[in-house]
Amino acid sequence: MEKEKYYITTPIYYPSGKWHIGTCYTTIICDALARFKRMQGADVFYLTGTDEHGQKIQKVAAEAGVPVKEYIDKVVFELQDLWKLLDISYDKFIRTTDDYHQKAVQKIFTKLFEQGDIYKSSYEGWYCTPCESFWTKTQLKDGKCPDCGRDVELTKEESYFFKMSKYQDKLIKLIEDNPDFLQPPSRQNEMLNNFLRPGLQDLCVSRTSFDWGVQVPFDPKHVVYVWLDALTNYITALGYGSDDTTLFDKFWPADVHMMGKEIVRFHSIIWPAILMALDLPLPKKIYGHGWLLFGSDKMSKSKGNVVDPFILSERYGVDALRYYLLREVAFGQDGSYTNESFIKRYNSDLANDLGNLVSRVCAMVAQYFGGVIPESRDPQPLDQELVTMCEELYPKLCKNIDDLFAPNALENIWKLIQRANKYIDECAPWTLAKDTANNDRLASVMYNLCETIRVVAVCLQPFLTKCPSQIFEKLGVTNDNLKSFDSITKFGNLPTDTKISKGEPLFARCDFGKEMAYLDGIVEKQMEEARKIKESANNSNCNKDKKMNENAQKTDTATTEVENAVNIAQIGIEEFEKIQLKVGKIIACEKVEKADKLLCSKIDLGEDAPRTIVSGIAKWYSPEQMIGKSVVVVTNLKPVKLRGIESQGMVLCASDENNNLTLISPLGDIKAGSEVR
RNA sequence: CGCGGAGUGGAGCAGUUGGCAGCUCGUCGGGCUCAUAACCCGAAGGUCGUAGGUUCGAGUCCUUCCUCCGCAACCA
Repeated sequence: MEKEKYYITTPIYYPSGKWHIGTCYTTIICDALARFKRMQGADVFYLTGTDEHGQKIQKVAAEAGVPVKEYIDKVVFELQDLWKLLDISYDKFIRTTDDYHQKAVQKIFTKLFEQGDIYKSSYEGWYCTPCESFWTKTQLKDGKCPDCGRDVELTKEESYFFKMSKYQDKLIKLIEDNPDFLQPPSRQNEMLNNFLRPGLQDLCVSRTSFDWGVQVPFDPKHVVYVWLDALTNYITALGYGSDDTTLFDKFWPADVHMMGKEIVRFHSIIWPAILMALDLPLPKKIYGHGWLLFGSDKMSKSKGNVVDPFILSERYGVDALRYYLLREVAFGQDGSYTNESFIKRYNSDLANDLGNLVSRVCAMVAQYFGGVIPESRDPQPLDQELVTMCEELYPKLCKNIDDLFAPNALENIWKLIQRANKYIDECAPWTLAKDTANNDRLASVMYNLCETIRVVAVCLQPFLTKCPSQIFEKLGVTNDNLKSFDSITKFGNLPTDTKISKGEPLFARCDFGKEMAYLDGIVEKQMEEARKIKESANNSNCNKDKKMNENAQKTDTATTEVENAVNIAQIGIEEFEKIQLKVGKIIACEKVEKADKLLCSKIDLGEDAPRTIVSGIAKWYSPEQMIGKSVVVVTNLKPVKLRGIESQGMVLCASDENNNLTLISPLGDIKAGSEVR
């Protein structure tokens, strides 16, 4: 009999910093799906891993003063520890620095080159020497490097290109004709309208500006750029391009590539194009889930509002964290994490509903039957609803999992738990126990409850990893057959005469106020630390760090973000004197068209004519509020064009870590043009 | 008119093919005492963002407008 196969992947994560709860989200979902499919008897291959190449990693390691591999190893081992802690049941962990992967990438590159899908050309761009970066014309800011603001040179770099354009029509057809391919559906239009229909550019797939990557075999000064290196992990992990392709033959194409929405583009456009070029089948489904927000804010290391999975799982247990992520977040869209909802979920669902159900049933079996599960001797019509719910649970879960929607699966399990609690009230075993004549009926009630709890435990196994086995232990279930989905299609497989053990509560209820104070305290502390780091960060290094840190959640395949806070250097008074500051009076102000953030002011600086200055403060000040205010202006800043308007200076403002912003103004009356020193 | 998402009882969300508006938490009232101050029942609370249209019937389909959130542009 041929077993169904199921190949599921997470993205490979980029080891540039600390791991947080967002990283866990995709991985836990995939884990639940993988476990469910395994229990269904499918032959499952669950892949995760890390994307370890690229200039950024090389740079971060250099800044830390550590050899690149050593730096990466540390971060990657941390991640593997995290997966161990969270009981992630991956079948393979691929690292793009693995030997077999690198070799396979070289083979793929060579093959595509030989068949003409990759060609050598030159990449004309503007090169910023200090940043060692190329920029396209549109990326430049006023003709300067968008990272550091310095001058750039028009340079030609030779590069290899992948003929993406060739596949454009096929890709459009793929998404239009296969609504299942890219999920949820909202992502389809996004891809079609933003990228596919406007036209695809050929993709630059090699670099010469750094060397931490897979070497192009026939042209050693090039390294393979991220796309071909990272995306191909999904096939090289199965042995594609190696001598042994057994796994590849068996498992490819993938059943699901799971990922955050920010990298859907790479997976739904570039990856299929590469596969088409390799003449390989395409993955069956690409699912771009939403992000986990902190309240309504993006989680961001620079704000310090990231949630540490180690802390949560240590204090409340792995099951609590897994449960929360799988249940609380509506999968396709952005979801929000709050300490409040975490504790509430824990208390009401895990402690009150499930934990307490198990406790009370165990206690009654102990009290009425000496701790031995009795035989059902007097079934009654009242039992039927509970029995039916037990028997119908598994088919419902199958549907939920096919929809890739874990929250509904857990909801269905909890409906049964709630029904069981209600059943206790309906039957009132404590009343039955008052008269020995009711003993047979009492036995039935207790048996039904125990069996229901077993059904719950069986169904929970893909989602939670600790508590199902604790429940089995309490019920004295040792036979693995009684832990399978097969054993719950029919009610009543739990053996009788087994001794149960009460043991510890599954989930101890916690003090809401106390725990809130604890968790909020941690967030407070993190934010405070983030603030300090930010204060000491080098602001003159323009807004590079800001942009990067804001993407704490974007740690996945084919992204290029990195952390690097640089300490601010001290300067002498002579440096400071190069900056000329003057008091200016705003005499006119209006919004800049087609720009949300910009105000354009005319400022009297005691000069012949007022200056025109553009400032990014429209979110905090209306033009009317600006007029008449005295402000501090940097007057010897080189003019630049912003949205087509030449700005001849800069209005000083103070801003805090939340980007709240306020103008700096002299306390007393002083005439326009007065120098600030 | 740059691209996209969202607006449903106090909060967070479901509502797949149009057919009496639901769930969880919270609030209020009641019940029970096996259990982790847990559990069970009941109640209050919504003109489903706005205005129009299609229809016997619209939260659901079409159009107008408003608000919020991402991305893009933009922060000298």
